[in-house]
Amino acid sequence: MTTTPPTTELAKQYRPEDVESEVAKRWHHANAFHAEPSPPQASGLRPRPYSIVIPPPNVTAALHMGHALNNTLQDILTRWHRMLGDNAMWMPGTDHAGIATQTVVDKRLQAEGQPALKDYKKLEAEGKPGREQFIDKVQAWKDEYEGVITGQLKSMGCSCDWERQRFTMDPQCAKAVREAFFRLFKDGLIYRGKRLVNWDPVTQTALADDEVEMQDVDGSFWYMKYPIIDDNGKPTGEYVTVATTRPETMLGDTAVAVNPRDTVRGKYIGKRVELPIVGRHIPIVGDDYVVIPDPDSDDAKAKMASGFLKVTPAHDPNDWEIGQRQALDVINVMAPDASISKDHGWDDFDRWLDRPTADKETLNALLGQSREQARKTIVKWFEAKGLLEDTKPYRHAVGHSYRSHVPVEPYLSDQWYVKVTDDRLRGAAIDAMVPDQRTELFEPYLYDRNMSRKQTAQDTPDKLRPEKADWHDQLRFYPERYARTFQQWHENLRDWCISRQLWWGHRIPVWKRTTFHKLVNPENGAAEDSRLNVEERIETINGVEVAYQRRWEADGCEYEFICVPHGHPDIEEGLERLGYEQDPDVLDTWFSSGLWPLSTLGWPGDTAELNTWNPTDVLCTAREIITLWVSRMVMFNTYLHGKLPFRDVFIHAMIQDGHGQKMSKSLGNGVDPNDIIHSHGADAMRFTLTSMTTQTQDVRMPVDMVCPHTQKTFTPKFITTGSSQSRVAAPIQDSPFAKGKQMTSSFGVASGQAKATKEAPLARNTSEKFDYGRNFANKLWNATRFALSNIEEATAPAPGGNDTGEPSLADKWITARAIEAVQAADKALGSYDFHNYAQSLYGFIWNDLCDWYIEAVKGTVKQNATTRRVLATMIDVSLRLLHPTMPFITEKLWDRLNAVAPERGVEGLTLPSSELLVSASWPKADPGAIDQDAEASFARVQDAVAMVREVRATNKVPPRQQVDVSVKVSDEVYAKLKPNQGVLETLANVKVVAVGPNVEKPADAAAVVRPNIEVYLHGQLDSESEKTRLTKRAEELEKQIKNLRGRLSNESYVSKAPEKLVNETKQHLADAESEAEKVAEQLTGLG
RNA sequence: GGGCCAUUAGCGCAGUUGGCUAGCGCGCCUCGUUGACAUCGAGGAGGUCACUGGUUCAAGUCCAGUAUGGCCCACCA
Repeated sequence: MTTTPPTTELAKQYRPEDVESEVAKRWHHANAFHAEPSPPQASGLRPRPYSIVIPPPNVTAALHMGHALNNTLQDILTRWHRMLGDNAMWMPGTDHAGIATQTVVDKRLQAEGQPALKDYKKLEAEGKPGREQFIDKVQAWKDEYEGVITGQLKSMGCSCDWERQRFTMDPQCAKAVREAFFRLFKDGLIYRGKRLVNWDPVTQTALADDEVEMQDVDGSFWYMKYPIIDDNGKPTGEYVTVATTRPETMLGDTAVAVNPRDTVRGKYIGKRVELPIVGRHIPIVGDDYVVIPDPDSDDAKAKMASGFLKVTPAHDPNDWEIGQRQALDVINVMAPDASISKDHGWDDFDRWLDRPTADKETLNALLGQSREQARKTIVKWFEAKGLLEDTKPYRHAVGHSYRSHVPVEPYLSDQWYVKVTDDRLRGAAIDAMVPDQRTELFEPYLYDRNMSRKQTAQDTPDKLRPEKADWHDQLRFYPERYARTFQQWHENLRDWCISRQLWWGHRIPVWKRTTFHKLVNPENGAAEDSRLNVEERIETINGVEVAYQRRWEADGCEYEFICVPHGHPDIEEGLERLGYEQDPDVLDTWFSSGLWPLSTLGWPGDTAELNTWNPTDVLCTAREIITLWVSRMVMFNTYLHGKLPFRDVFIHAMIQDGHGQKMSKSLGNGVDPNDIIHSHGADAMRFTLTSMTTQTQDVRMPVDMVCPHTQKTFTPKFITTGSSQSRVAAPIQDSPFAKGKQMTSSFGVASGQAKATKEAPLARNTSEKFDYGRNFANKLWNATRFALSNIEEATAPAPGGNDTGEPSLADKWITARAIEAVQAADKALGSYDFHNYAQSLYGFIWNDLCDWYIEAVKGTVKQNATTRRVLATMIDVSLRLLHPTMPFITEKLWDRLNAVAPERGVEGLTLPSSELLVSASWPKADPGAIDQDAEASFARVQDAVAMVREVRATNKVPPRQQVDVSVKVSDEVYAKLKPNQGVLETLANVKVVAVGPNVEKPADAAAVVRPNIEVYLHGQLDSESEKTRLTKRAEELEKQIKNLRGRLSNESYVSKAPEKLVNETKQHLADAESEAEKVAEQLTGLG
């Protein structure tokens, strides 16, 4: 068997497609990404655990570049810590993403003309298993995309522990959800409440807050007069004027509110008004939510306000809260389709019809009218009666359904809530923050929105700012500005509505029974205050503890709720036989993802995984998710497990397209990482993304397309789409290269506007941004190829050669640079400074190693064993340092390096051998081994080389033509330069014919000068270019000298600036003056 | 409405606690292919650091404000 030389085995250019799958296979066979929990504490040699849980991508669609960035960074950290010897584990998985996935699947079914959600709902209503059938469809979608996502992550080289992959709805996560719900329910932290939800009247479903799109609309402010009445209900002739953008809701008004601090209008508090059209008598109440009018204010509301606020608790979230504070009636005047109706809670419809302003005819006409019609009817009525004081145009934001695009109607319904405002949850989250990132409350108030009153900070003195002895187990944000976002979110938190009227999700584990059990006040027929009739207790059924809640609601019904813990189907069946039904709703997606660091590690079991890897070390995510997800994980993990879910939160930039728009699945402007891997390779993509990761909050990535017919790249045609005027690639593009041929853009496919066909195939995306990483990968590839071939072709030392067994200046210099590169990488990675990690390695490898060291040793390395060892060591260090960000190419080259140069390592760099790079140890560098003299001396050589090159370039000396030079140097510099004459000769392609302090300049020589050195290039005198060059230099020096002298003549500078700095300035001045002198000399010599 | 970010060369971006002549990549100009790499090498041009004030011996950097662009959050008087 013959061994093939690696130089022929390695292609001249790096071809990722030849390497990536092969390397991935080797990792797989070595099971390199798998970790086992660390053994119990007893062993002193227990490796430090390190863990990251992936922010589980939604199974709605394939990953885009934002995910590629997110996961590249996590992989860098995981691979780095694995190499550091930590017991590193990266937990992969996906999120079921309730409404998003359900909606996507429904859309797809509709588009394909298959039975969709609506049809399955119909089946369900007929008592047939529609729900199950629909969930099967979603499940199939999930399986497909989970596979796509997993494939994408693997193509990127993500070193996740794939054996542990989880899904937020798999049995293990389901168990955690049941347990968490049960514990929170039992502890009174989950309750059922009537609240306003975002109601979509067209699709007739509740929407999550993030499914509501805010759109600015041109509306009006209507100023409507309500008559004041006296104690006998007689109009006093006075009026109050309420201002509203939604006149139609006045039918449900149950109060008018005034700010008690309002000196002008406060006196009306306690009086009553008669609601026009309806005739209802309603109170004027005091509430400091009301804005006091101020025509001079910059605040639009203060400018427009009348000081009287109509309060409609059933149709406005603010009014609902005022209603809660003031114990007002709640009157819902709309049907689920948002038409006016008296059948959904408008119980007093007939009661006030004998009042003077009541208008039965209009009222009856209003019934059945849409919101919009009713608005017109009512405005017209007020106008006709002279009760419309004014109308002003007003532009404001209105929530619209992202599905039907109609305005969302706040609608009263029963929902489950987590009492996150409780100190056990919110308080714990704020407590978890590391004190130096926590700010004092800017306002002396903590606005507790659920309690609906302002509490002074003194009411809750110690809960917000406890003294903690141990700061190490606290939450720290990188960059730290996001700590503020986190804190402010919690300070303004409202209870979290966790029930969703969906089918795709974790079913709420509560069985309920409703009994008609009217508790009414016999005096006025009103329901008893339900808040007085709540009962909570633990009951035992068949030896199992279940949580029981019973409450009487205003509708006169008794509600019983029983929450059953996980694993007792017998009890569930028993309850169903007793007439209990499981709540049909499912949990908000974030409920299960909030448990992610727990559920994936086996909680609620007491598992070794949990004990080893929770808390995880860092959560790596984009800032949009701080509130939705980070907060909930902190609250759940601390409450349920007594620990933080993670210690660090690293927030990285969001990737925007070339137009500054966020890459998102819904907009369809995302770029598939596989496209970039196809055009540039996984490592190039990863390295570029790494170097793009600065502290900034957005990065732009202009996207090009690859013509599928010609494989050529071009900038696509863009179109404007949607209400937000987004710029996206046109769904169908003409090929600019192949006449008459067309292609489909990824936007076309993602948005459903086009379909890839044989005639118009899907075009991949690419971006020239990634050329950066591709070129760098190629550079590394070739540097290694060169090093290996030289090592392989080693020859015996030349007689009288330079292999003294001692490292040369260049060897010592590159070793120093390598040690510094290790230090820089450690520092950067330790502070999540990915840009500098990439940048310093790029500089070390390209500039130091390739441009200088390899060029310097090129001619001698084959005969010099010492240099060969240094060179092999440099490749070794480079591959190790680069491996976290460029795992494929480094692993491939590592294999060749091991084969060709198994002996590596120099003083100051500890590099234990390893078969696979993925499990090799991170380089250990001893800064004490840095030879600073060597660094300084080599810098002089570099300077001299640069000088010669400059003259050669300006005089147009061909690179191949060797030039004789003589060098005039001081004794001091001479001593250092002399042994390295060869390096100078190699790098500048010159022959040094004379060197020393007394060298004379030949008449035909061009001269370059520095303070301590002059180089004469024989036969290169071109008076013209020489004059130009020297004159330019003289001008530069003059400017510099003037600047430095000015600084030194400034007395306060000399006296106040640090002495070191002043001395440096003096040295610079001396150098500049000396050089200027020499330059002047040369110019004089030229005549 | 609240919060945050950006503004540095034609383009995309660095610039750490204030301190030498403000850097990097792409692009541009000149030169260069007989063995690491043209996905390359050598050299070069190109910036009054958005604007206005302030603090300081010293400001791209700190403070205040202005302008422009962008992001996140927010309950529709």
